Amino acid sequence: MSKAERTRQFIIEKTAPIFNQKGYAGTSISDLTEATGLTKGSIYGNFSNKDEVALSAFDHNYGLIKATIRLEMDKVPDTLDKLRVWLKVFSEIHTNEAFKYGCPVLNTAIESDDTHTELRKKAIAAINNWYSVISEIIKKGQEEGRINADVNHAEFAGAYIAIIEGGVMLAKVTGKMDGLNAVIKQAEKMITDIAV
Amino acid sequence: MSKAERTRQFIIEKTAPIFNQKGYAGTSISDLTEATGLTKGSIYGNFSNKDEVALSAFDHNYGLIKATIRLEMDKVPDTLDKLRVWLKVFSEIHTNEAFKYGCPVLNTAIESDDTHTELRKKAIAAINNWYSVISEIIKKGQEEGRINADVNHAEFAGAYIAIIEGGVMLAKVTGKMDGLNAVIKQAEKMITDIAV
DNA sequence: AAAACAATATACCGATTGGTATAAAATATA
DNA sequence: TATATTTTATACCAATCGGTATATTGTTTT
Repeated sequence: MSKAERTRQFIIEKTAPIFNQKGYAGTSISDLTEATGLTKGSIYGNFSNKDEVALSAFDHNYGLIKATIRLEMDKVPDTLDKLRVWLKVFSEIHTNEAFKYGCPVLNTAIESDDTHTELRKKAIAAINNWYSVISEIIKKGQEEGRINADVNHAEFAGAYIAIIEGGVMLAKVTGKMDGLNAVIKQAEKMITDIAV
Repeated sequence: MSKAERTRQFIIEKTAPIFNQKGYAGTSISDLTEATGLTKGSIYGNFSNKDEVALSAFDHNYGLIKATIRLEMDKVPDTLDKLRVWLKVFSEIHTNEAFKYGCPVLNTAIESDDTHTELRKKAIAAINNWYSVISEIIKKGQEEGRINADVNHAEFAGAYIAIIEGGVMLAKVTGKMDGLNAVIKQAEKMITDIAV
């Protein structure tokens, strides 16, 4: 790892939380220099522009969550329990550092949908990946005879993702866990409802 | 209505969609002068600062949706159908002008939760109001014997609001209706599940 | 250690930011 | 219609915006 590669990584790690907190439009270059202790020259020596930092920051924020999900997913062998991993991880929203300023997928989706094509693409890709992971679990569950054969993967995934992200919004904006707890309860019911 | 009052209303109507599209941080004063055809002097003659325009714009955007919900709500006498009103209104997200740039409650909640106290308060108030409207419908349904007596109002409301707003996010960011349609189907099931 | 190279800091660029003072214009009152 | 008052346009403010050219520093390689 060269000096530049290390500095680039350092910048991403220090600024990624800021982009998640303030959003793309709300984050300035001076925010980045303050957070890193570096100067503009250093930032622009490692990134061509603000966009490139923001896109890298999203990848970093999303990567943190994806890694957390993967880790928990490998811990539970049961197919239905694998669906519950998201509920466990997102229920720790107020203590998990990766969610300190909310879910980066949700935040980026909301800000970028009518403004920033590249960020929007990354948000869509993250959601599509989420869809396919859920779909694969459902398929496996159906093969195992644990999940009803008539369950539509994509439909379940859409509703499941929606209710979780909606719960994150409620938890973040209110600062209370009531809404997200209700969401988790309902999502649990969604799982038992599709179980054989 | 004085000239100033008319101009103030004109500014709000013309700029409210922009705040919903670009967000608070992403909207500049020059965006406001361009959208209205007025000058800075006129904007600042009717509002003390950008914050005041933004807060008024939110009230306007939220008011449009609340009025739409109320209108549809009065059309259906049946208690369970009243719960379905949100599904009907939000399913028209890609044609209804009030949702052109997404749900203002969701957009404002996501942007403001870690940045703008006043906007955040307004988003919370809107959500609390939504909670209480749902709660009242559930209570009435329970009195009528149409809804199970053991249903927790707040829990249902939380899950219901979450899944709808999550569906809006999916619809807006992907530009497709698949996710929101899955949400509507699941939300319909939530209603039939609590019905006696 | 010297030379070659890569990385960072400084200083600057024009444009735009939110906001204000004041003068001109339009409206409301008499 | 004349006057008082409100409303809008012009011109300006310092500060900050994203970005760049260049000089200086730090790191490798020979």
